[in-house]
Amino acid sequence: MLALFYRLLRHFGPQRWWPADTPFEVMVGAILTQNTSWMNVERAIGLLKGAKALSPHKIDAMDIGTLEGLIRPAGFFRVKAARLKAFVRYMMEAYLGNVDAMAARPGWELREELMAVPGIGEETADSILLYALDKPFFVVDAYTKRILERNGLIRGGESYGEIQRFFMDSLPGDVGLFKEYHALLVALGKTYCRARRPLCDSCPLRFEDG
DNA sequence: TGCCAGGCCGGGT
DNA sequence: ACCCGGCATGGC
Repeated sequence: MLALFYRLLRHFGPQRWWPADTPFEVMVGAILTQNTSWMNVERAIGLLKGAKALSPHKIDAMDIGTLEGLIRPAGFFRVKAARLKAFVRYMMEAYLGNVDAMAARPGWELREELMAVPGIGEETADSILLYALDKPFFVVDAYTKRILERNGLIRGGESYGEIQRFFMDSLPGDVGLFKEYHALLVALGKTYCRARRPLCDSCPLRFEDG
């Protein structure tokens, strides 16, 4: 799988994910981007910034209706407002809203905690662990599954954990590598591997050739 | 105009 | 243990 990584890197160049100014912004983005295009998430985050509301304490104290209004462009705004509320509540209770205190804990324990927060599943948890807290967990998203499936590397029925192990067992456990690899898979997916659309013939990165 | 986007949950088999 | 409908906005 390392060979594929270097091919992707040569083709698309370094992605330098996650696009955010702070770890907390990564966490908020991870929740807002659930089944949602990143462009819409950017708008919502822009509105949160404009309202000077991008902190655990502010979101915790904010009226939920106000929060819904700010994140509206990200879609599913009622569920996501509730999810953000539940997440910052957890952050306040467990870490007084302090990201550094959070990052000091072992990754696997954090993953358990995150998964226990309503609205945070495996991908969102791993995105937070990897991109906000620099913990070595490989992120598996819809693009990753689709790309592997269309290239015959998996059958299609595999669970999240199986696909994650597929990567983590065959790669050095390096945070920088995991970040860049997932970002590159998304870059490939956005360009050549959209849902319910045949694999683009012009895709320069079919795995079986080269 | 319909389809799609960096999921997750709850209820039903 | 899966499978499905619901959740909502904005670009192409």
